[in-house]
Amino acid sequence: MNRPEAKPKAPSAPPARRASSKGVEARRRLLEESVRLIGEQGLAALSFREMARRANVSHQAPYHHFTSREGILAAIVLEGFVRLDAQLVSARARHRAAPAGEILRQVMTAYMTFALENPVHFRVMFRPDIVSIGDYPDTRVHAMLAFQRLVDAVAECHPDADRTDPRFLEVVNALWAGAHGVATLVLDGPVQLNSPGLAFQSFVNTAATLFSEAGALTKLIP
Amino acid sequence: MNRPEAKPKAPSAPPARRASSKGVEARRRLLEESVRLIGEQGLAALSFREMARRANVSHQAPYHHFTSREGILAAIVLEGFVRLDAQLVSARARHRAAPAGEILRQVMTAYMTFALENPVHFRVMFRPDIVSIGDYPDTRVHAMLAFQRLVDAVAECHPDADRTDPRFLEVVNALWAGAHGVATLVLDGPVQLNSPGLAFQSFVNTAATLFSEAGALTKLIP
DNA sequence: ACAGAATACTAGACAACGTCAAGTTATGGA
DNA sequence: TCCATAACTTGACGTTGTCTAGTATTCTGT
Repeated sequence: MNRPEAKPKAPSAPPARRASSKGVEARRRLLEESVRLIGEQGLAALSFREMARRANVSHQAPYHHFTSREGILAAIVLEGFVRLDAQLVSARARHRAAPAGEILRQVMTAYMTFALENPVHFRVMFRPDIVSIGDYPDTRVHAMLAFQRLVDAVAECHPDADRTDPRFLEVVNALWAGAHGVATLVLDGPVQLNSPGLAFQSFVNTAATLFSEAGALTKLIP
Repeated sequence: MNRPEAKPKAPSAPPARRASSKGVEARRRLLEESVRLIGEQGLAALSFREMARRANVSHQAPYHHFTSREGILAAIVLEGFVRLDAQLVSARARHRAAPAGEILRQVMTAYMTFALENPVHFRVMFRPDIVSIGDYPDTRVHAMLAFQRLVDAVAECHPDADRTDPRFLEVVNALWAGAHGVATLVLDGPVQLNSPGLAFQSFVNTAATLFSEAGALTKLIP
């Protein structure tokens, strides 16, 4: 299909004139439509031409708003990280008075909940073969911001810990992996195959408790 | 590209006559070539026609060995679960004399190691939008077998636990998620973006220790 | 050893896709 | 009002997955 391997170097070139109101409207509609399309038929079904058909425009109209097929996926990824960060922040704000361990638990729960509520975004966010975050600076910023929320939560459990200690980072990453693994497995893994009667909400609670306790009580952090 | 949504109902129809030796040779070569291709250029680059070109056959030759593009991915998935199961079994066998907690640790480490050593297989194994395991009975069997290895390891830590208790299953799934999350993040996540100096081997050890201890000491299992 | 049948492969066609190129219309700031 | 530019259309090209139809190769029973 003639998809050149050369990266389009991010669509950061700002238009000399601001986009017209009609333009941003169309762009928003196209984005929504593509998320819905992926949700209904899977990632492989996302096609520029199908999007255009659904939006009742020519097959090249989307090409104007997004530099390429990767461009629209990158837009979804950015939206995803912005939403994720917002949910992590709000989860922590809601439990500001709670004990440190409980905050960690709530942040991890928020991560998993985000994934379950935004499956399309979540899946695309972690597919570097489709859209590599490194190529989109603002996306990268929001990804690192979200990660920082988890670092903060762990730091609250271990006020004396040295944030620059490699072991500290390892524990944070391990906890991230725990929440991420639950989300990934529930979304894409054969969980219900192996464990037919599993209730997802209860599962998320159990996992959050297990991981956050391990994180709070770990002796790996000096 | 005319990829119909209708599933080809698995390639389980056994040929009336056994495949010729030349045939299985070609099939094996095509499989290897496709794994290499994915490894080099990513999943999107896997094309029937490119495979054929590399194998110096017509563009329809691969189509004979694999019912469709999904068919070849399904073959990779099957191979992946067979290998994974073998590694889990061997990890446990190697530490049969070890205390129960250590066995759990080793099994989880084996899971993560498998993913890092077989990144192409691992990625395809958990992409139901590309190949849904449920449609391929023998693949399903091997997937459940591999999962059972983890169940056994957890059960060894809690000899009195009731395997049919939902909480037991939840803990097993949570531990699976932990190992799975580490593998997924290291392979596809922006880990090195957020944590530049992270040493993977050390990270895997830390995660395995953290999770297996949590699994061994959890009070969630009655 | 040899005939028949299934396997293994080739060749050509088709629709759909992503993208390039060039042209046309609509919009908003001066 | 003017006009630069955003917003969109039309047409074309090469590549892809898959269907159909045909040819060649290999195995197996007698």
